Order: sequence, then structure tokens, then C-alpha cells
Amino acid sequence: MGKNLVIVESPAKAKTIEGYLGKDYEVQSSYGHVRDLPRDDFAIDIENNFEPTYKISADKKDVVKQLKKLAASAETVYLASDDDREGEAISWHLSQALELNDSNTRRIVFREITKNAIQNALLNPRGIDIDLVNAQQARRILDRLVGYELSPILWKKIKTGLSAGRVQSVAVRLVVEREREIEKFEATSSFKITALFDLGGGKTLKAELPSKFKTQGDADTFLKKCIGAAYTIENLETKPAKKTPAPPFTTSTLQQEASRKLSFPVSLTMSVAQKLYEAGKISYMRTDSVNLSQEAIQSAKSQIAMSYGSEFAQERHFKTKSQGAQEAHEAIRPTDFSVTSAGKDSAEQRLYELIWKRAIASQMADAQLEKTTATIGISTTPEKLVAQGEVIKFEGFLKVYIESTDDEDDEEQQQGMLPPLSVGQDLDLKRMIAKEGFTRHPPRYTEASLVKKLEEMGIGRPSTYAPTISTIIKRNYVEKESREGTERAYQELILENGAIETHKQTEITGAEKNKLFPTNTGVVVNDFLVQYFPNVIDFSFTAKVEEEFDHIATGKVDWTEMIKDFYNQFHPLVEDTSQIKRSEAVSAREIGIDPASGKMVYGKLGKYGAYVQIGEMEEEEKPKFASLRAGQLLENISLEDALELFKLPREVGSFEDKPIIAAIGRFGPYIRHDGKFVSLKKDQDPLSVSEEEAIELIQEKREQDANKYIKTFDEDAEVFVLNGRYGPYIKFGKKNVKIPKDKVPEELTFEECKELAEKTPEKKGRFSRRKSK
DNA sequence: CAGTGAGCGAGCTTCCGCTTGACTT
Repeated sequence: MGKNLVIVESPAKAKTIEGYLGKDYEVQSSYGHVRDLPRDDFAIDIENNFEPTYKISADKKDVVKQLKKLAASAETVYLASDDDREGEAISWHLSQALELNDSNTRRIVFREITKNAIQNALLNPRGIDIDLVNAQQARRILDRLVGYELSPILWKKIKTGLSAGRVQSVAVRLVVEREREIEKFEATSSFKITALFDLGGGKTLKAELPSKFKTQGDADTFLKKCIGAAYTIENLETKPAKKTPAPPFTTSTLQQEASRKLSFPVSLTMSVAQKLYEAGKISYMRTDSVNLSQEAIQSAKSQIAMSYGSEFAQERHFKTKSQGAQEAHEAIRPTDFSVTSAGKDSAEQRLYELIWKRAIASQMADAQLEKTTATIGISTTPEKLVAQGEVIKFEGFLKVYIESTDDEDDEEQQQGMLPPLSVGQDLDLKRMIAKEGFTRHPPRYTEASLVKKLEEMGIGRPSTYAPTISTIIKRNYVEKESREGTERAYQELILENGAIETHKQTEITGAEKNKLFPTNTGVVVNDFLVQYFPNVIDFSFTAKVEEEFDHIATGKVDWTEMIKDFYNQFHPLVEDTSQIKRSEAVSAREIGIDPASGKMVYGKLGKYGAYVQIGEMEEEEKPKFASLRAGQLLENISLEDALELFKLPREVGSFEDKPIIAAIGRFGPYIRHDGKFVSLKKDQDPLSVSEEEAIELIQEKREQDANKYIKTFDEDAEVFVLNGRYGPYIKFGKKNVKIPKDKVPEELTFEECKELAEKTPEKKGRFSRRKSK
């Protein structure tokens, strides 16, 4: 009489559930999928109905062994993986890998981790839904076909190590196309009128003209009309308004809000949330659901009643808006609403607070507002000025939580209360301003706003949003960057004391913080894919195949037929592209004619990055080459900027009979002398560094280097004790060795260094998951 | 922290979704 075995996906979940079930149940976790297509093999037999070969993943061997043992002695095995496509497949893979018997294997599902839900699930077991499993297999195999057939084309035609896929390639496309919109964008300006009235007693009233003027002339004409005019309140209108709380967090909205309010990159948000989840503080953090369990809603309600009063509570049920949501879990919420703060460090505490507030607010009453609009007539012209104010009559959920937006145009939003006014009241104009404003280009994506966009399009899943962003950055398709703004002039006309003055002002515009910019590689790869594989990288591709997966899941379509149809149109395109030459895939751009030589200047993407070239390969005089600098894009670099690149590296002068060279390297501008490098400050232009400055820098660097070496040894010239960024360390040939706390760096002997070096393991490669062939 | 940019070819790279730890410069 063995126990019953329940297998779930996550160990934290297993622990919670074990607490709900009696002694007769042992709850274990599979740690997600246990089998998959191996990484180092295509593993799909195209000829044989796309038969996949699954392997138990290397890091799951122990898990499978352990589960198999437990299953063998269990009375009943309950497969309790998530209630969605992937979860069904996990159960199926488990039944295969663990060689379970149909007779004592049950499939159970629940969408919330509450005692009731679990017990209910145990009372309603079913079998594995093989149609749903097949939908997952179709998804898996399609992704493998696309990824593993497209990527090698990129290696051959563009650069090794590149990758393409159903999700990542669309993400890159979004960033590239947004950049093109921005490049194409032309700002137009208009003049906005703001009036300030003096109400006496130190009080003022701010009003605006609802429409803007297109030209400075129009604005000036208007202001002229206003000279000496009388201003009267013609109408006062008060309207009730309300605000409604946002639903509790999903993975995507949590990432967005943590990005806006806490400046967290999406990967940090996920790892901090993971810690809170493992500590039992929050519900599962990879979810696309906005639902809360009835228990959670009740608990939120009593917490709200206790802290703020029962008039603040309002039970709400939200509906998901995103395409393809599978809703296998609850929304992200605190496990216990009475815990108002939790977390081991400030990051955890701040994220918890955000989650707590958002979930609590989602069950709170609307905020009741009163909006007042005052219309102000001008005696000399029919145009009306408008002043708006807002009063909160009942705070409702605003007591706890205010959602932020991506909109940067928020400066006008601080509507306060209006001072007491009455119809017919005459107003005393203090000042009227016509300020020139400019239209803005569409915003560049942040990590989080790109995730939002992907989710809206139904591309990717909660568990892959953060990894997708990491992948496109790692492949160097996009870069996360901040850029300083540039100064821009604008006009301001001020009417004061019956006279109009014109001022030329300047403002900083176009500053960007942590935005995603496409790289040259990203642009070239994207254009290649768009040209040769338009269907696969189409924005609606995922939506279309998802529809077909749904048909497979309901048993209407056979999965091998669906994959066959796809492959029959996809693979010929792959064959076709193998014919094209690299030069066609990576087309050169003609930037312009070099006035000095009369030759054409080209922009190209080489194996080592983007470069410009003057002249042709075939000509007798070989072409000159120069690499592009960070942030320069091949597709819009100007001829001037391209020619500028040929001025570096440049000989600045000489020192100790050796030349000093200034150039720009991978880490920024530098000067080189006698084989040694000195970095220049970021704002220092290597084109204008003088010989004197350069020599000074070289000498400074020498002094620094002199302090760097603590000890050298006669036994081996390749061994040093030196000062590094993180303190003293031993450099033993190629190995860097940390010095233990009980050793004094100055007193280390050669023997000791050698001993320490031998103890430290060889540096591992960046790819720790090396496969053995 | 170079100079490279064509093409050949050994041997490498690559997908998406489900999970959690190892790893340090």
C-alpha cells in the first residue's frame, strides 16, 4: 500500500499542495518539461511523417530516475501539471518517460492553488488529452523546423552564430521598423496658448485655448487681438467622473509596471518575483490570467475592510484581453493579503509592495471625481479659453494604487482643484503665452513595452518574454542604450502689460533612457528574412498557426497534416535561398561619391561588423575600409559621416621616438603608443586630441601602472601579484586567482602562488552546456 | 582595445516553452 504520487511542475507548488493533502499523498515536481528535442540534432524525421525523437534532458535525468522509483511503488499516480497545452504535454512525456501504467495513472487539473481546488481536482480525474498533446507537438516541431532551418542560412549568408525564430525574429522586426518610422518622422510645430489670470489674494487661474495655431504669425495675430481685451467667465460646468482600478498583474503587466515604477529590467523582475514565489509570498509569477480565486477575493475584501473601511471594497472579476491567453494559473497576487510587506532585500520588498497594492486595488471601489470646466470669453474675439480642474470626491482604489503609463506627454496632467469661480466673473489677465511645441516621433521600445507589444500580438508566452529580450540582445540584433538629447530652439510669445515680446528659447529633446535600438546586424538579418521568408516573419503568422493548433487540440485536424502543409511551402524557400550569394543577401548601400577620389562610397555588413568602403574590390587600387562607430546605422549614415570615419586612426604626434595613434575601438576612443593603450574620456574627440594632451595621458597611465604591480617573481615572468578592480589578485599565466583572506598579498611567495593557482579550476567557456559528441 | 572585408573549408553555432539552480569575471 504505497502512497499516492502527485506530480506537479514546480517544487514550490509541490510543497504547498503537500500541506493541503493528507499523509496518503506524496507530492513531487517534474521541474517543467522532462523530455525535449535534443539541442544538437535536428531530431525530426521529415520523411517519416515528421516523427520527433525526444530525449530526456540532461538536467532532468535525476528527476526522472527519482520519479520513476516513486511511481513504481505508488498506488495511484496523479499527473497534475498545468491545465494548458504545455502542461498536457508534460503529463504525456512523464507517462512515457516514467513508463506509467494506464490502470493507475490519472490526469488532474486545477487553476488555483487552494485546498478546495486541489481536493476537487482529485475527485474529478481524467485521462491525458492526446489531441491537446498533439497541438503542443505541432507547436514544438514547427518552432524547431523554422529555427533550425532558418538559422543555418544566416550562418552561411550573413554571419556565424546568428539565429532566427518565430518569436525572436518578429521582436527584432518590431524594433527595426519602429526605428525606420522614427527616421522618417518629421516633426511639425504649433503654438499653444496658455493664459494666467490673477484672482487676487495670491491666487491664479490657468486656462488654455483648446486649439493650437499652426504658425507663429497666427499665434501673434491672436495675441494682438487679446491686447486690452476683457475676460469673463461665461460658463461653469461640473460633471461627475470615475476611475476604475486595473486588473491584478499578469507576467507582462508586472514587467511593464516594474520597469516604469522601479526601473527594473524584465529579467530582474522575473528573478525577484521567483524569490518571492519560492518564499511563499506571492502566487505563481508566470501567468497570463487576470483571475483571482474566490478565496483570494474574499481575503482581499476583508483586508480592505479592515484597513480602509468596507465602503472601499468592491468585488471585481476581470476578463483577459490578450490573444491566446491560456489562463492555467491565477493572476499574480500575495498569498496572504494581510502581509503588507515582505521580501529579503529592497528589490523584493519593492516588488512585493507593487504586487500587493495592485491586487488589493483591483478589489476596491471606483474613485469618484468631479471635473469642473470653466469657459472664459474674450471680448475681442470669439475664441474661448478653457480652465479645467478635478476634485476627488471619494478616493476608492486611488488610496492604494495609481497605474502609470508609458506616455511621456504627462506634464499637462497635473489638474488640481479650481479656485472658487462664478459665472459672469471678470478676470484680470496677468500674462498670456504662445509656446511653440513639436510633434513627437513614435517612442522607441523599452524591454517592457516590447513585451507588451508581443503579448498583444499573441506572440511568445509568459515564460519566454524575458528570455526573448535577452536573446535578441545577446545576438546583437538590438542594443539597450541611453542617448543624450540635443538642443532645439523654440519660440515663445508673451503678452504681458499690454505688449507682446518674442523670446527664442531652447530645450533638450530626444533624450532616451534604456531604449532598444536596432544594430546593423539586426537590420540586415531582418531585411533578409522579410525579403525571403515574408510569411514566417509576418506579424500574423503566430496568430494563424495558433488557430490551427486549436483545431488540432479539438481533434478536427491531424497534426502531421498541418505540419506537412506548412513545411511544403516553407522548405522550398529554404532551398531557394541556398542559391543566392552572400553579396545578394547582404546588399551594399551606395552612400555617395567621395569628392577627393571621385570613387563610390559603399556601406556594408562584414563578418566583423558594419563598415564603409571607398572604391571597388576589382580595381587596381584596392579600396579603403573603415568600421562604423557605435550607434551608426548603415541605412542612414550620411556621406559626411562616412568620410569622417577615414580620418581615424590618426597619428597625433610622437613621444620617445614612437608614434602616438588616436582611434576609436570597441570600448570607445583611445590613444595607442608603444603597444600600450590609454582610454580617452567619452566626450574627448580623438580627432582633436593634441600631442601635448596625449603625452600627458600616456605619462599618467604609466604612473597608474607602476602602482598596479605588487610583486613580480624571478621564477616566472608570467606570474604577478597585482591590484585589480576588485582588489589584489594573482595573475598566474592565463589564470586569475583570488587571494584568500588569511594571506597578505605583499608576502606571497612564488610557491604559494603556484599552489593557489593549481587549486583554482580552469576557466569554463561561456556555454556551460557543452554537449559531448 | 588588430585589421579585417572574397571564398574555400574543418568544426562550431540555432528554435520555443516548461522549470530551477549553478556559476563568477
